[in-house]
Amino acid sequence: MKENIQEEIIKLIKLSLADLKIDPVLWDDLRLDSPQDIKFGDFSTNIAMRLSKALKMPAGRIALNILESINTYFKKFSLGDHIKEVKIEGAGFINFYLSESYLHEELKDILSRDVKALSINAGKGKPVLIEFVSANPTGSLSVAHARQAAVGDALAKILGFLGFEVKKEYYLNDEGNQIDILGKSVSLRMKELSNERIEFPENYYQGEYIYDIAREAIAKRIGDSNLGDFAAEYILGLIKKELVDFGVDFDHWYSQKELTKSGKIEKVFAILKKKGFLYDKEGALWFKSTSFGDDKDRVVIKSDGSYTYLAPDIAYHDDKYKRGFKWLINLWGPDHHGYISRLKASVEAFGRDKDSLSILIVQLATIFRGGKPVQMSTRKGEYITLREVLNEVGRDASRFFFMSRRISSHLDFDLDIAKKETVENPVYYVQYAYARICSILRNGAIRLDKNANLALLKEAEEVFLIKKLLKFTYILNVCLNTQDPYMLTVYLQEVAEAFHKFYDLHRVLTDDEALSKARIALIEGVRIVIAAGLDLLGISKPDKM
RNA sequence: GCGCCUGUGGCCCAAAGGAUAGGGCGCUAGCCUCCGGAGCUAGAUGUGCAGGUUCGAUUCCCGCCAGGCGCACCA
Repeated sequence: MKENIQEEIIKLIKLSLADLKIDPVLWDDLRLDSPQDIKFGDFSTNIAMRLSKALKMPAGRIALNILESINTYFKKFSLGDHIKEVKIEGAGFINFYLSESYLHEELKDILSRDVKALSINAGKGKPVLIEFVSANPTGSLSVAHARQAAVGDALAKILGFLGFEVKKEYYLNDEGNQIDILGKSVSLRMKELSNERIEFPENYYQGEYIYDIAREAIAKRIGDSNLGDFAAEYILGLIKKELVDFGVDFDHWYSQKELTKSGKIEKVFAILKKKGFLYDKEGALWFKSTSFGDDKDRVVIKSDGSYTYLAPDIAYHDDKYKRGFKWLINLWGPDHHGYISRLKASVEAFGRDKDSLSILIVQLATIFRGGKPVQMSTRKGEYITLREVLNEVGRDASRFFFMSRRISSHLDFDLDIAKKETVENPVYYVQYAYARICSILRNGAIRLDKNANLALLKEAEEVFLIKKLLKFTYILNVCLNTQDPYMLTVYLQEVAEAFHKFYDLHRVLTDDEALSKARIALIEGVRIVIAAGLDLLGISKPDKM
């Protein structure tokens, strides 16, 4: 794999800083920026300004020293082929301008090797486990799960593209209190269906779907003691179907029941006890999570002898590491945020780095109907399901929508507006650009020629578009560092916008065959990048709309 | 009470601590004898309040105000 231009530039700056004998601790977080306005170059660094205070020297002076040093390497590495110019601008920014020949070379590479030409191996094969959704099999998936599903799936794909070895897992809470209540709920509904008089407790599952399961259980003559498992399995079937229809597939479904059976929880407890992180108090067994910064210690075995939720979770996460994963990513709803410190504490209790477990809180998507928020209660079965969103808004629009804000931001989603304004949804803007390109490529008399003379692409909109395409890996890197795919949705809209503007000002198919070929090559490049971006987001790319 | 998240034009949102705070919707006026008008061009309105850190703050920190969500021997 050839070296990425960003890596080249960063290396160049680092060499220069080292030459100037500047203490490496001052620039160990050196990062390349992408200026908002391309008049400030294609890449930029603010390192001179940041060093100014520590070196007691004006930023402009430092920038000049760095630039001089860079220039010596310039000749040595013949970087002039890729970089046209390095300039000091503004308060001390060092701006890098890519050469046209480099842009053409890269575009050509995209045409001949597809989007692989843009991939970088940031992950270097590091095994990552991303766990998300993991909803209890006691009801349909809600919009909160839907958002986590969209984000988790896209993040997994992006990390995979960046060279990580990614597995997607769903933790299945298929035993315990909630499953018992589920079984009892079904049992009561069965009696009701046989015309028995019943009292249905408020904390039981109230949803209509319980009747469906009850009817099924009656037909199959399921005994009372198996009703919980039966119902959980029935609901799991629905969940799996919903996820498939949403375009999300998991590599592995991890059963808590099997975890309990395996004896792994006892083994983990034996180790923790030996390390002195477990103690008895008031008839319960406690985990000393305060040793690792938690507010208070946490119960793992209740006084009635049963496990709290934390117990299998400690074993589960230990097992994730034991299966060889070096980086664990969990996507949780905000209702679990208080749980972060105790789980991280358990990771540390085993002597592992707590930063190897990333817990991403995905904020809720609040559904509005007719301008009013829809009250949700899982117990009562009153909530908007993933299924309903899929039916009303569609897969592409909803996935794009769920990812189009930072995961840390709330999402207000008015179904009525979303339906009404479906045409104005940004996803269609991007897909429209894609379809438009396909249409031109389909209908044009001139064929795609990978050896087209790209030097003919001299118009400002053409150059801007090529530069936009080459930002693809930079954006994916941002997604990696922010652990959030939303920047990709922003980027795709920018690519689509750059294309639409180019298209409106310049004809692709002209009387000039050489120019037409160059422009066909350009829009094919755009097509490839949009296709790759939409694939990573799990959104379809229709060649007609 | 404690904790987490959020506050950007009439509305929805961008801006990895950078350069003149960008887009969309809506409103107004234009643009296909020509590759898809689901597009493009032009026009008005601005970072909740008050401090601090920084060469530089929409972004980080403290306080306040407003909204959302949590604070179990539930999961």
